[in-house]
Amino acid sequence: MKRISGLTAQEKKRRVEAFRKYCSENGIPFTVQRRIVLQEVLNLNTHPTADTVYSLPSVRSARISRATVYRTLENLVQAGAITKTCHPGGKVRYDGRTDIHHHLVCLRCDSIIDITNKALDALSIPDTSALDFDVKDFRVQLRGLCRRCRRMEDKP
Amino acid sequence: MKRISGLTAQEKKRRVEAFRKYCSENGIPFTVQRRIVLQEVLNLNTHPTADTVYSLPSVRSARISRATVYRTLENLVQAGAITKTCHPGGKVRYDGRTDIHHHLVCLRCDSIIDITNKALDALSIPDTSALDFDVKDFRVQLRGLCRRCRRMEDKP
DNA sequence: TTAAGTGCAAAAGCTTTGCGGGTAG
DNA sequence: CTACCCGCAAAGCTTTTGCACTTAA
Repeated sequence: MKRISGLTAQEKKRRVEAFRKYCSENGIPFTVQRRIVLQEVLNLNTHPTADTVYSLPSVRSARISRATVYRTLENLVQAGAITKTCHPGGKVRYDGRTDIHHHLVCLRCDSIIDITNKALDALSIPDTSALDFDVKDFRVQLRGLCRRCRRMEDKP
Repeated sequence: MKRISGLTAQEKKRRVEAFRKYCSENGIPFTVQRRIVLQEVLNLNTHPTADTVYSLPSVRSARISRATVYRTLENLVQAGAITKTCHPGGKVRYDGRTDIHHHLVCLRCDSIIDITNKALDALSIPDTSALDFDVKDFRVQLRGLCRRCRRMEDKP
C-alpha cells in the first residue's frame, strides 16, 4: 500500500499538451481559462469541488468566473483530460488523475486519499456483456475512518 | 457477474426489527417517520436521493416533511441501518444494502447498478495501518456506459 | 470573420437550520 | 413528564442558464 504523491512537472506539462492537441483536433478553442483550470486541477493532489477550484489564487487572479469554472471542469471531463471522482458526499468532485488508482474514503468527513496497490490494479474485471454495460475502467474504494476522524471517535 | 435483485420480505422485516432494537438500546425514539423511510429505502433496489425518497407515495401520504426525510436518512446511516453510496454525481445517494457488494456506475447518466461477483468479494484488502486509516469495508466500482447510454452514443 | 466561450447576474436545485408544537418512552 | 423529534418556512449552499460581449482559430 503506497500513498500516491502528485504528478511531476513533466507529467503535468505533457497532460496540458495532450489537451491542447485534443482541442485543435476537435475544433475546440484552447482558451486561457481552460488551460489554467486544467493546470490547477493537475497541481492539486486532492479531489477538489468546483468551488474549491474557483477559490484558488491563480484562478481568482485571472478573473475566471464561477460559471466558467463549472463549465470548464465538465468540458475537461468530456475531453478525458480529468475525471470525476466517486464519493459519498453531495458535491461533484474532480480528479487530475486519469489512470487506474484507488481511494481511501472517509465515511465521516468525506476526505479521499489516493492509493496505489498492485494487487488492486490487477483485479480482473468481470464480464458485464450480459447487462450490456461497457466497462471503461474501475476503482476500488476502501471505506472507513481517516486518521483525524479516528482520533475524534476516541475523544468525542 | 450477476445482477442483484431486491431484498426478500423476510430480510426487510429483519432489518427493520434490527433498527428498532438499535433504537431501544440507544435511547433513540423509533418513530413512524423513521420506520417508513427505512422501509422505503429497503424496498427500492435503486440508489435514491433524499428527494426521491421524499417523493414516494407512501412517504407523501404519511405527510412526512422533506426536512424529516433528509434528517432521517442521515440518522439511519449513523445507525448503520442503510449506507451512503459513492458515485460521481452531485447529490447524496443512499443504499438499502449494508453488505459488501459492487456497482456498475454509468459515467454519462450517473445510474448505479448493483452487482455481485465472488472474485470481487474475495479481494484482499491491503494493509493501511501505515496511513492510520481504519478500513471498514470496500466497494468496487466498474465505471463505463450503461445500455441506454451506449445506444445514445451510437445514434446521437 | 465567426462559431464558440466567457462574465455577469439571476434562477434553479439540493440541503440544512431555527423554532414552536407534538410524541415516544 | 420530558427529552427528543417533527413540520414548516426560511436560509444557505451548489450548480445551471440566458444573454450580451469577447476571443481563438
